[in-house]
Amino acid sequence: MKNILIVEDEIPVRNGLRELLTQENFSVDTCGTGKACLDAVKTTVYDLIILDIMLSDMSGFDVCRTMRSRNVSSKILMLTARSEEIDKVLGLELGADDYVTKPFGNKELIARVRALLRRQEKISQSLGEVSFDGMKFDFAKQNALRGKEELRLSAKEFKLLHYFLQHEGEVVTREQLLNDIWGYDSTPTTRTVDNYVLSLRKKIEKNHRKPKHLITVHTSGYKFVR
Amino acid sequence: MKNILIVEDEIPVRNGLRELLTQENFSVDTCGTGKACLDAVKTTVYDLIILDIMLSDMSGFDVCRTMRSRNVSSKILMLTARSEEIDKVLGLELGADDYVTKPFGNKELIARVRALLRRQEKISQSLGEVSFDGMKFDFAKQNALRGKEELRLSAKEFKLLHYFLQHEGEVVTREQLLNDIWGYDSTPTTRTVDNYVLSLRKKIEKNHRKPKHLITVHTSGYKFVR
DNA sequence: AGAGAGTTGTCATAGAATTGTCAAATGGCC
DNA sequence: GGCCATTTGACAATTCTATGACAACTCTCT
Repeated sequence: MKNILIVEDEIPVRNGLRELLTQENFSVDTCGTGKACLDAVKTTVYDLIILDIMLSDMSGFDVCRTMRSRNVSSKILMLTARSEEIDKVLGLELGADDYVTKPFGNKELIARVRALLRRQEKISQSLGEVSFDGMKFDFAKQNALRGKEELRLSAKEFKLLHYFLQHEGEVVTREQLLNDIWGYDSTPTTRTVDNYVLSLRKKIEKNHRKPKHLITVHTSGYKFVR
Repeated sequence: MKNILIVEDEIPVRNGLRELLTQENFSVDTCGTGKACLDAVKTTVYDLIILDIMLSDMSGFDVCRTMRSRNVSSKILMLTARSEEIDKVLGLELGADDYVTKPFGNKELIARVRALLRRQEKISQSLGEVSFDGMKFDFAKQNALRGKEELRLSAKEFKLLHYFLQHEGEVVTREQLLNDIWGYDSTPTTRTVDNYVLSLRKKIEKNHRKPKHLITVHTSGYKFVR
């Protein structure tokens, strides 16, 4: 499910947006000040941030610029009170991805939100990124994040996870894994696979004794589900 | 000078745009049909294409999609007659970079054109000066500062750091480094790279035994993060 | 439901591979 | 020669990988 942060200091607008987006099945957080927003992005990775330009404590422009300078890569959609053209553009200049002028129609807002999220998806797909359950894996760059924290996976763990992701939902046998990841001429014992599955679980599962993603299929092998 | 192509079948609008953009010192070509546009991009590389959605022979959407599928990488700005919200978004979906709804103000159009071209520029521009973690590196002048003190880096150390910066966040293999920095015909041992990384670490890391920037990725190579 | 066989989970540990580090060798250049 | 950047190799330190022993779990059959 996509994660959205709404930054807006007018309570009615904020609640309206929350309701609207929740109905559309997004996971929504809200806050009312620029400072709160900057704090929020420290601990959570949002797919999209809806940012009002007029905030009580600081301008949305500054919030946007600050986030970008801190390498926050979430998509940013600016909300502007209808104003001069220049304002709009400034928003895009400093790293925002799109804007909507108030008052806006719900349909337009939703359409833009979806468009941004879809673009996001496309970009990360083409780069070989995968995310699920609050984690993000980049196989090209070989790095992995749970929220903001780095997950350290070894080369083989990356390979294993990659293999599972390519065979999402399928049951994968130990033989398959040995052949495709370890290579045909290697002779690791059966236990090896299990051990790697174990260590992967310890890293990507919240409770590795009750795996939600790396499921064992008795007498057959393992199966990965998001 | 930046090169712009205007694709618009209404003559008055086309001429208006041409005049406006020429005044702003852009080099402007125009055409009136989708087909003409697709031909034009075969022979000329434009920095930006301004594309009307309503054309007499084919829809601007299709023109846009076709160009993207042929890997035309020019920025594309769509012009839409004020219509349903959905239309706007569709434009971005198929590879356009921005859009303006008619009737538009000249100031807004110019601002958006400049914004797009500047974004373009940023992407292709290489790094001259970089600073992070209280240090500043000037690769053109080949000098480096930590605060007020000079950091003395050798030529190869500069090259190495530069390479890492250009590949920020990615894992870089030793082979890559040997090829790209030492050159294909050189035969330095693997240890060479490690030694250079070591000496770079001693200069740019606060504690070179616990590197924060030049991270080793076991079995793969190194990775630079700010 | 319970026993037994087979399968999987888990841990500790040894061995292999990779990387960090130092100090000395090389070679150009003023 | 003296200086410096560069390269090399030896060795230590670290990390990854594989393995086996045993516990825990599933399944089947009675």
